[in-house]
Amino acid sequence: MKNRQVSQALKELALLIQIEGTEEYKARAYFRAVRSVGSYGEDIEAVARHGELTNIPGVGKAIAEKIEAFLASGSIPLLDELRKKVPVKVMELEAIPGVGPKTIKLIYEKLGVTDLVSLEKAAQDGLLEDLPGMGTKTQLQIIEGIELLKAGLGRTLLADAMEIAESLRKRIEAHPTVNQIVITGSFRRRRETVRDIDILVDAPDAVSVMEAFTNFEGVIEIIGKGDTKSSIRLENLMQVDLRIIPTESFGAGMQYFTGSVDHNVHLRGIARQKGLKLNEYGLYKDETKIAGENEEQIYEKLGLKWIFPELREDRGEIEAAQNGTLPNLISLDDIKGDLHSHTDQSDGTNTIEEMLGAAAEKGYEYFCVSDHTQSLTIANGMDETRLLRRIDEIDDLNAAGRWKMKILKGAEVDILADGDLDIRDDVLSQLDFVTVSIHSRMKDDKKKMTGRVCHALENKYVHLLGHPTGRLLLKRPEFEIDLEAVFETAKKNNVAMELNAHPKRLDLNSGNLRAATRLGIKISINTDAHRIAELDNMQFGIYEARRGWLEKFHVLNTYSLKDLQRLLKK
DNA sequence: GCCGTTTTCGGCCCGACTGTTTTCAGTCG
Repeated sequence: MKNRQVSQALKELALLIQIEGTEEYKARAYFRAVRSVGSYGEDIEAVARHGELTNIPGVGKAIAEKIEAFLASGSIPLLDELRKKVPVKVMELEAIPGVGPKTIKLIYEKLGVTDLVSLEKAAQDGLLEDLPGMGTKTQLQIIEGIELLKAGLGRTLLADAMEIAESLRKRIEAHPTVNQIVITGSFRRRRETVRDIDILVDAPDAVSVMEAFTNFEGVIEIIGKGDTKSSIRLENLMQVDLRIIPTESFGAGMQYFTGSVDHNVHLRGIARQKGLKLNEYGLYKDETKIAGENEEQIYEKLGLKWIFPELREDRGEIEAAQNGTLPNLISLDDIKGDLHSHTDQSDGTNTIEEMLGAAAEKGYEYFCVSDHTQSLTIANGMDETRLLRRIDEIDDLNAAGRWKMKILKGAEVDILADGDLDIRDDVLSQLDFVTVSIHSRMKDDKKKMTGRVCHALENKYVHLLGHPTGRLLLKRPEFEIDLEAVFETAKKNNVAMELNAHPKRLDLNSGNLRAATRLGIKISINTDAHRIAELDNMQFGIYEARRGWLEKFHVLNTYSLKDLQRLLKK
């Protein structure tokens, strides 16, 4: 997917326009497009092919043309022109905390600074402190910002952020005057990765809470400290913001700090139309607060149903809340089984009995054991002989009836270079549930990869495509694949798509989930657990599913065993 | 540059904090 490259190009364009300084609103329009393209999820090339770029919020005719130019040629004429005019590496300078467009413009014009290296030198030589509006502190801040950037300031997996956030929550809750505490921001929207943690606290004694917070163990820097807001940096470089909001404004604070930016901007627009004003303290008519203590009131007074945080990305949820057509989102309780798991038979750590015992404790109605197959030698994949033995073993286990849960005979079968499977059909036909996955040749070009996957989906014993794009968050991008063609083939052959719930995968992503379910394709949310503890990863799959507007009926493993078996019939 | 049930023109979210300033500009979220 080229979404990221497109959004980066638009961002550079936006920054350069902003540095020119004459068309602020144009720059803002570009920034809006940067955010919505960056988080759109669906493959931008597919969207462009259908001439639907202007369906993306904030993308109009002019920006759509620029996206098309970029996709066709890898560049945008206006961007090339601006780069010549202002030969500054704006993207790397803007990434420094505390450095924005005005600073970039100033240091370029006065000192000829064009990139990170020349900025660092200028700062160390003490040239920044003499510039108008700057001083020794700003100069030091920039030097530290560059250090921070080099040290790898970035995003954190939601699962990791959750551990940090829970530990902070406990420590803040221990403070005697705290009434309410909520982790807001992209964390509350359950984005796959987060940049920082935003904590909202209702406490009468704000000062002492702030004091305790900034003195927590593990704080390496106090970025800011005021009456109502403080920011700290933790040892792992993650930033944590704490905001104190009074009880009567707590709902407004939650709404405001949960975001997203675009959701909030849209909401404020609606408030303005109604002659109201919305900020983090409440919804106001003139000087009178008409809502603020809880979130529901805010939405209600704006003529909207309350919106689940996972939907708040300004991707149509506000219109749906106006029309009363918000989805009835799936929840963890709806899950009746897990259809992708591993044991020590291949590369898992626990025995089949251990995995089954842990799954049964979750109250599942069914559970599929699906170890790797022979071509994945590194994972000790099974050949036909071992797989047949495994089938007998599961038949015996089901017959013994140690668990009320039905054990489904499965495998995660490798898709070979030509799209054939590495297990014979006569063996596949004896399995209850067949998942096929790509584990090799992940650098194949789009045509080849799409061909391999589609060929595999045409095998009449296949039920599911595992982790369809192969991405590993913060580590490896999706492989080149035409998901549209894959979805079409899947639809034709009654094959479901996996939402792999591992916090590093979350594959399909929310945008692709929406595209797949629009076509009527079923999704299976699976943990792909390689040990007992990973069975708990189902929650992360549910978060992503909710971000993808999924309802119970979209998801294969919310159906009873009987209905599941009916749905799997070809 | 985008957008629309007050609009196809005239708007465009809003407040906290910092540092460099004697009242505000820049950055951030």
